Amino acid sequence: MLIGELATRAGTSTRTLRYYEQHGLVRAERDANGYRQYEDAELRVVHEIRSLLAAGFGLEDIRPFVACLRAGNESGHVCPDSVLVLRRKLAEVDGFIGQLTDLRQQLRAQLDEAVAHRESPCHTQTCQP
Amino acid sequence: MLIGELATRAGTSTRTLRYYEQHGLVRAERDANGYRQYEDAELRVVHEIRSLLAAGFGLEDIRPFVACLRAGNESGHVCPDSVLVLRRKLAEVDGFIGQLTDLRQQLRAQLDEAVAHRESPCHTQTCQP
DNA sequence: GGTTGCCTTGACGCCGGTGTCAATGCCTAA
DNA sequence: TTAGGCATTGACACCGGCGTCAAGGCAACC
Repeated sequence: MLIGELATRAGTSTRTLRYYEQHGLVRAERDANGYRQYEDAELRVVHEIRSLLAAGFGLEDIRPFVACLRAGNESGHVCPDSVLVLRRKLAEVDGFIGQLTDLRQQLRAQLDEAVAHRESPCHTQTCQP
Repeated sequence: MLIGELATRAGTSTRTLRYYEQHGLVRAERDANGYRQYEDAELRVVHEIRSLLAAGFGLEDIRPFVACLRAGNESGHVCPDSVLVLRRKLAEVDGFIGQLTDLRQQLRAQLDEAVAHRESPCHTQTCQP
């Protein structure tokens, strides 16, 4: 399978596949031409990469999942290194959700404040009741 | 007040202040030197910018808040344009929290799956009970 | 042999806020 | 006069996952 076909089948671009290869995530043999020749199994790998990227992982984080797949597992998530990454990401996401929740509170408070201010009869001068 | 002093007082860098000016957020007169000369009120503006940036707003979003401050309001949040931005940001944050919550679910599920897989007695072969 | 289409490597662009370096000018104190 | 500290503008670097263009080689069909 040449790079164009893999790109089409994986729903991505040749540029992207070369980028993954450059970062050691996807493997290719070379024809006498110099053309990349892909095993069918690489399609699975590319799909794994795409879904993990879509989930917010970075390429570095994805490395162990690919290794896990190559080791013959039916899923890339079951290996110890993958689980470590999953745990770490879960913690990150939790932290992020916490931050955003706090931020949400602040935004609500500021909005309410602004609305209250607008309804106040003395918003053009200092209020001294 | 010269740029160095304002930077120190605002807890940021001269580079940053010039960047804000370049984007029309901070104002400065010029000495005969060419040196920037800042009003005291700009300190307030810079603080507003910094806190909004820290909250995740972009410079474009911050513009109306600064305008609101310059219009003489005691807070940058009370003007209609600012409120629009606040509402939009609140919606964005809500959406983001939703996405992250979904992602969290997926991560948990995958972790649980991986753990279950590890505890399974047949993780090196196909299970056919 | 010419056209079309796929392949190759290399390199710049983007986004956004800032660090950092360069080359140069102004001000002040010793 | 000179040193050193602050000012100026301009421009590159970063991060990360690509898009996109350039310049060229290879394959296959007319």
